[in-house]
Amino acid sequence: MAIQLYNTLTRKKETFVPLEEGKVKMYVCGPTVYNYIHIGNARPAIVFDTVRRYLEYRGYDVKYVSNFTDVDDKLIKAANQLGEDVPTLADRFIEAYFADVSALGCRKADVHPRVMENMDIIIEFISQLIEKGYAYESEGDVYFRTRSFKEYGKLSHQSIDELRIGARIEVGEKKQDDLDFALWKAAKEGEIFWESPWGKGRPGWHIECSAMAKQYLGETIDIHAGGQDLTFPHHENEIAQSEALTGKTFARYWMHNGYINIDNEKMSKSLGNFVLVHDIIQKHNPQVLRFFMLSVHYRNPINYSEELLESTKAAYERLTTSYQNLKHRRESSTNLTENNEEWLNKIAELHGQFIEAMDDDFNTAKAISVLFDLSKLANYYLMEKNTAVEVIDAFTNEFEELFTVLGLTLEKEELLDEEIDALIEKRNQARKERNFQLADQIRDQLKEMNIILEDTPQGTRWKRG
RNA sequence: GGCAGCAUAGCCAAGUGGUAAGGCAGAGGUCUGCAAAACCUUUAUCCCCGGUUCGAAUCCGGGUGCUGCCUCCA
Repeated sequence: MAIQLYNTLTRKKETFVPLEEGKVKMYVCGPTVYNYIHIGNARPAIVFDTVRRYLEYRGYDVKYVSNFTDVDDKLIKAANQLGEDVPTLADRFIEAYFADVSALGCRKADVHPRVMENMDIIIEFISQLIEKGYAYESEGDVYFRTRSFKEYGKLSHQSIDELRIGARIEVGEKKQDDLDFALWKAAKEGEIFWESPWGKGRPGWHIECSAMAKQYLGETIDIHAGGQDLTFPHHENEIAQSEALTGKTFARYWMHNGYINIDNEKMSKSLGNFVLVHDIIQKHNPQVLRFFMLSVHYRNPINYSEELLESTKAAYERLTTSYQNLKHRRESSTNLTENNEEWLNKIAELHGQFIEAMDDDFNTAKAISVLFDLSKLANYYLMEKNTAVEVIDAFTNEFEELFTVLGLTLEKEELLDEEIDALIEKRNQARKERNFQLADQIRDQLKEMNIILEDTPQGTRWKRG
């Protein structure tokens, strides 16, 4: 069974077949680094990190590229307000981006190209578009001649004429046609600039991705991904630029993740309901946020609220508790082989269900439900009088493997310090003597130290509260 | 005006033709010295109307409500 994925270009689920066998070239549009990222930025980071992990898990060699937009209007504005220069500001928030996103379990891309560091290839790209007649210079700006690209609108499924009707596009006198978009913008007084054949200026927004994708992945890539809002105009424009230049398919599969709402409202600046990852992870386990994002299919909208995150936390802990309990039980397990096969088969069956779910357009919501089934099965096994190391290990390995695919971590067992150890020992002694008052007192004492005790037939186990 | 998407239990959320996964919350029970964890039981004719079909949450038509894109935006 092969991986199926939904392609925005065809509006259908398709069997994923990379251009080159066993290899995947993947480009994900990254953030504009003028602030800390909000949870709307976090969703594609998490979703496509998971896609990448899964592709690798299924044996593909994935080259993953994700850019930083580090020069644009928003950066210039923010830098002015803060009295900083643009590169300094960008550096600062790129660092913050890595901190946030790594807390959320996202691995670094193979390449994180920045606009500032790729100015030559961007200028070269624009020059070639002009040579080919797809772009023209006008008073220091350069525009793409949208109508010259016949297939314009194929991604967002809009015809040029429809776009015109609804267009509220600013009619710049510099443009030859309303639909043309900027490849290069002449610098205004005091703005950061680069030298170019058209004078001092900076790139337009869309050109960077075309140029850098080509530079780091080649003319045709397998998967191009980003938020749904990028479909038009950003990705549409990328296709126009790239395919006009090379005459080849730019990206074979387009993936777009759905939006995030906050308390059932659109997250927007005017509503002031921006939620920064930076702030959430002060209060909540970042893993819970990742789990939350993955508990909904990536193409569906997702609503964020504190309450939902709280209930997600309970759900997440159900899994980790189950895993910890398995670990605890291992010590008292034996080499018993009776019925082992039966349990191992059930685990294997769930494993298959997980793969099936992920193969189907990365259905992480369904995959997570398999994790709960695994947890249920494990808890059930733990009710057995005697347990086998082999089965316990099969369970814990399965947990670890599937969690890793989703980029989730299972906390490692920590060592208790001697003082706490002694208290647990003292309490068990008290329980033996049926001095429950003292036992409860010690349990309360440990609870204040954030240690929660659970008595089982196999001895007392503990966890952090 | 154009183009899309969504509507499943108190809440979140899978499921695209065969009589509704999973989680959270609630109720009752088992286990426990008491707890905790866990387990068991319990809570939905899938927005409305019509059609196709032996059979539809799932396909078709109509309606209602909500949302997004068409303008910087993940």
